[in-house]
Amino acid sequence: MLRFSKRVEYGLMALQHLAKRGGVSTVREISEEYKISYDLLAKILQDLKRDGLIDSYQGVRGGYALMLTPDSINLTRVVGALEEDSGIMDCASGASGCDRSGTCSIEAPMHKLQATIDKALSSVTVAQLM
Amino acid sequence: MLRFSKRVEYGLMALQHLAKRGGVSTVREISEEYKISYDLLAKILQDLKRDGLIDSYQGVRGGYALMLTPDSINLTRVVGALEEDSGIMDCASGASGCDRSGTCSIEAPMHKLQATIDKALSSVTVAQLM
DNA sequence: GAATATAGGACTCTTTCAGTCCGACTTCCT
DNA sequence: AGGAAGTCGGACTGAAAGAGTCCTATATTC
Repeated sequence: MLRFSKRVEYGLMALQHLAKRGGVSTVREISEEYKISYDLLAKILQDLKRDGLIDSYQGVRGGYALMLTPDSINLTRVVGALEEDSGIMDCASGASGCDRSGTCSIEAPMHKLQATIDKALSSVTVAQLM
Repeated sequence: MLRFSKRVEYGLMALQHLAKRGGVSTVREISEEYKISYDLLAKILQDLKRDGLIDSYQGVRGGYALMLTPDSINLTRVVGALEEDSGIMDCASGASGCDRSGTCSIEAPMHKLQATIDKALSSVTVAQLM
């Protein structure tokens, strides 16, 4: 359907928040400000941390903070951290192995379209969300 | 997930086929050549017809044929004919009405990204799939 | 009138997505 | 020391969308 998942949507909101505020914010704080499910947001931030976009501090007075400058975090990175298989079509991303090759010739143009979209995503950074 | 549905994927294959062959092809012919479910493809072609991309001929010796030249059918048009709500996010497409405005500021940049992607889609035509 | 098409409604099955629940571990503060 | 406030992460549930099926009606050609 060519639509971002809620995970990405919430992830962007959280990153935007961290960028705006600077310093450390808790899951609770963000989930309440944006009316996002606490548990769901918690997992999203864990994934962003796992990917090195943000850093975490445990215990009381803990929370999350950006590890990179807002202008060096682009959407490609965020989507990559939050979704398994990105890619417009099966044949447009990695190694194809499509059994329809021979009759179907849309693979090459889809690859190209994928590259164009990736470029569009990578041109948008968290800094622009502030 | 930023991925095309099977409906769009199959629709593009069918259009590519019609463009390559020229003239009239039946659902059966296309579904067998590309190993696509007959019933599913039938509905897809009906939708493409409803949107004026292709024309239909009923009865024996009937089938479907392009109504436009391949280079005048772009992906935006195909996606529009085959999917209900396109749009990268709820707030990125039509009238927003997002209840998070005030705290969330991603709407404007998402609108812009949406426009970029739309442009990318509209730049790819069926002619390029041949 | 039989064969071969499209037209289209209704339905089922599967998968993915969103969200919830729960227990564990870590750290700060008193 | 211990409780409060955090992150960590697995397992589960429910809802919705996606993909695919089934069946009947209608149109056209031979």
